[in-house]
Amino acid sequence: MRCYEILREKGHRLTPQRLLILKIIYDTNSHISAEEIYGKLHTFYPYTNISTVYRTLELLKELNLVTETDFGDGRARYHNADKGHHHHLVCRRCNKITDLDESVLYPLKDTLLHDYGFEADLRHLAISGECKDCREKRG
Amino acid sequence: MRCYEILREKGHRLTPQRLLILKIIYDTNSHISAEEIYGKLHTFYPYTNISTVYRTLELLKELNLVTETDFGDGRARYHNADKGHHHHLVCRRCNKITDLDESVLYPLKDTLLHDYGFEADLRHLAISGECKDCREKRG
DNA sequence: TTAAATGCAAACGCTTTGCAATTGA
DNA sequence: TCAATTGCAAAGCGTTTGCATTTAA
Repeated sequence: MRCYEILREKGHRLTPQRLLILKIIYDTNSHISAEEIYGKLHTFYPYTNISTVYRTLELLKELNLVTETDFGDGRARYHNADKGHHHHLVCRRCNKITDLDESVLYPLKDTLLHDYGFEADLRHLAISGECKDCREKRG
Repeated sequence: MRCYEILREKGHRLTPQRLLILKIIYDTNSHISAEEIYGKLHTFYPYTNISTVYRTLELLKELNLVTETDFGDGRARYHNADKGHHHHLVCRRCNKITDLDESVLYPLKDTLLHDYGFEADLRHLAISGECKDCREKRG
């Protein structure tokens, strides 16, 4: 939990709002949207505003304390960066999200670097498709 | 150019707006946004509206005449589906988009299917990262 | 003739912003 | 003390929708 020190080291203030937003993100194992964070935050501590949530998330992203993932539904989701990177298989039928280990993407990352000179940032990848259950249901 | 027939076969009408939207997409080699389509369309044929563009794109997607790609900038881009699927490396520094051949992703697709039972739809993938030029510039 | 498609205007959902008031260091 | 941060309200953006009018077939 070095997050408070990281904030201060970079000259930022540790406000109650920021403290609670950090807590909520660190307590959440899955990905959480700005509105969901605001919901939890506001329940516990009403002296707060959704724009503060967005501003805090922006800051935490810059400090690499949270990561942002785009699941393609027009809403960003956030995640504690400490918990390591993982990826997501998003089922287009049932919307189930399956976590995918980073290592599955290493071969692709290598190919892109060697063949294209492209350093891929695969921390926030969401791959759309159809999951096992839905495939089996449909025969 | 079977697109007109495909429209009609499925019981849809070929309106001037749809005709021109199709033409614009088929004339565009890169990806194009709804607003850009509307811009070109409106210049040539002012009797038109952005909501028609969106409704037409929705229809063309259903008919698999265009594909939609999310480049992560909060705006969908469209592309003639006939020109084959390709993927994109989006540089986070210079925003340059490099096309990537489908075959590069076959190994990943196989792994996902065999290990996770997940049928990945990799038609519209955009991978973020840093391109060769930007990496070299920064040493 | 008539269901399908359009134009318009208004709303949508998520996110950002300007500004005055508050507050952490 | 005072710059950083907040709350508020309003705007921004891309996109969608309800409804009366027009139109392709």
